[in-house]
Amino acid sequence: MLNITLPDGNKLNFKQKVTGIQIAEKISKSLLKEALVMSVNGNLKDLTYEIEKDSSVKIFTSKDNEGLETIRHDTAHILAMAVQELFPGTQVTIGPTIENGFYYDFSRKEPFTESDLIKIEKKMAEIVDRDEPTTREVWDREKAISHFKKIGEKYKSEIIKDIPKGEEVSIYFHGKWHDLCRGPHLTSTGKIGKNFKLTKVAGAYWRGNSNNEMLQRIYGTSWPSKKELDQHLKRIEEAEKRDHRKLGKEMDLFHFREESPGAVFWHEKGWNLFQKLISYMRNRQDEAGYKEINTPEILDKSLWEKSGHWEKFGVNMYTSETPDEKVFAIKPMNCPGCVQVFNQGLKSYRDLPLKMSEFGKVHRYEPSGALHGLLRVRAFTQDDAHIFCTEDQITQECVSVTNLILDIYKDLGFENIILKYSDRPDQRVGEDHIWDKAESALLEAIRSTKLEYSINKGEGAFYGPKIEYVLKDAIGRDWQCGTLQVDLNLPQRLGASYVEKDGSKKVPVMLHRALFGSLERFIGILIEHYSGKLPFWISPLQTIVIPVSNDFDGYAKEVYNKIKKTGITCEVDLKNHNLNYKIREHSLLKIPILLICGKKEVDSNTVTIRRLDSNKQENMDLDKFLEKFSALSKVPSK
RNA sequence: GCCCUUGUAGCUCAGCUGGUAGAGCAAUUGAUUUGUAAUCAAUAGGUCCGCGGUUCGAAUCCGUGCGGGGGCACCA
Repeated sequence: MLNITLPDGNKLNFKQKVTGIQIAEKISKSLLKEALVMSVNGNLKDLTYEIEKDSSVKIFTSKDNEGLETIRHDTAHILAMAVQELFPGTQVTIGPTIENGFYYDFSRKEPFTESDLIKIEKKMAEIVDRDEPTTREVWDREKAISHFKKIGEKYKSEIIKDIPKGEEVSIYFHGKWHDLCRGPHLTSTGKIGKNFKLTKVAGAYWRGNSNNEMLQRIYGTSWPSKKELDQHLKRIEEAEKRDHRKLGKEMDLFHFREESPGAVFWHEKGWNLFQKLISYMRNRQDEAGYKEINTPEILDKSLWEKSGHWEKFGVNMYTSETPDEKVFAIKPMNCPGCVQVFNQGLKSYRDLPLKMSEFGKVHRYEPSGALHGLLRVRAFTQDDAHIFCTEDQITQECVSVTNLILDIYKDLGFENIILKYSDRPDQRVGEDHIWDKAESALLEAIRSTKLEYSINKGEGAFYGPKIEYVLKDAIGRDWQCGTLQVDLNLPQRLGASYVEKDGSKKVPVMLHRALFGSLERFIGILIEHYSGKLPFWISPLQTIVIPVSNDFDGYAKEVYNKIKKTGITCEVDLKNHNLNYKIREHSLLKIPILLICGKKEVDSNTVTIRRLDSNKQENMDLDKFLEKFSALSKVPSK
């Protein structure tokens, strides 16, 4: 007798060993049809796995994550199968599932092209139609290694060597084709269905190491139904529509050009947005007791040597040589400059905590392949600040930085924040009792928020632990923006000190913090979060006055002039186009408020408001509009 | 940096196997005077990314450089 316990607590009895298929069959016909894989005492197994002892079993369908992942994993196998049928001599390596899909890495001299993908997809469909049964065999390790070597699959034999000693070496067969794999898999190639699509080819290093050979990676996605596949493709399309590079061009915010890859040419409107963010931040930091400073962009190499940047990050630094052959470095970070401001003049414990903020433009020579619109650039402006404090003040300062960050994110429409905490790495500077203090200060700051947080053990900087503030955007993507780091190293290196109560000199603790991180990057995120439809107060061009016809140009100009005086950004559109045309044009450019002026408005000294994405019309006295909207256009402050 | 891919008018793109460029939108001009998402017409607009090569002839083929895109690696 064999007892199988189901997730609902019910037990099934079998006379002898039993497979998942038999269990599913006994539960219901429909489950038999939908069953994909199962777990036996918590371990995922093929449905054909024979259970010999009393066990608890759960059967998964495509509605379960386990089922969906198995579909994707099988699709990856079938991809590899199709590739080897079409392109003999191609070596297979690994093919895991990833978010929304899978990939498979191949080694082959000739590159795969986009048209190959279509061929491969067809072949995959063929394999699905062949509905070849999947079987699993356990091989002797040495046999497996020599087998894969013999058939020219050197990567597979390498993988086997790395399988931990106690583990089985399992080989999966789909018909005649076979692959080393941990499994589990579906019972036959027909089970995956045809709701898959190969999406792209890309290079990828063997084992993720840039010293290794570069393989060819084929990405794909696979779903239980056509509907879900289509929905997924639709989501990708929607995400492309909010791409800040596309919107930035359309909305005339900025552009990039060859002369300075990775550096932004800000246009009038983009710069207006940039300045609004800065002015907002100035208000908030002023209220929070920060003093704004500014330090040179170019500093003598010797400072960077002293700070340690030259040694550690020199490869990413731009340098500049003067006609008299002095070497200066263009700052990749603001901290050394800020410490020098601290160092100027004598500081007392009474001056602490001293919070110095700086909108500092930094340059980092990022690898060319890393550049990506505003999100990864070589020249950017940090909303940086350095807080010099005593050890006892760390906690209080960390809490207040965290509160400020969360508050600012909220003002900008991000309510969903995750925190990441990284503590001491093995290689570090500073005494352990200060690390203790720094770490508990950061943890206390985190706990005070009651937000979700993750701990990255040993991931802190060599000079101190850190918090990273990650926000989720409108379509659920994570963006790491703010950061708070305790620095137990730099003040000492650069000789910072303050006079203690007892007259002795002491090295202050320094906190580095950035709220948005990079203004450029944050603007990119903002654009994507809002699909370009920025909130009124931050929108670079807030209103456009549109006369219904040329007859009302005079009134429209009058309205425009009055609006301009309030500080609302405004244009008047006197072009020879009809009203519909102008509404369409400015709506596409995401102008939040259009003001229509015709006979009715002239007669009553009003304007008609048309808000973006709404065709409701709201008529308002001009004076009332000016009062109401100039208040709304002010940057928020506490 | 590495792999693949790509670079044509202000923008979006067409231009098959080599015969010195084309559309829509935008711009300009004119007509129209419009009440809530594209009025009509005419005109003008191009070192086909740079450099080199093959060829009688190159936007097209080859090499190389630079830039963009998708990944990988990187991200203090």
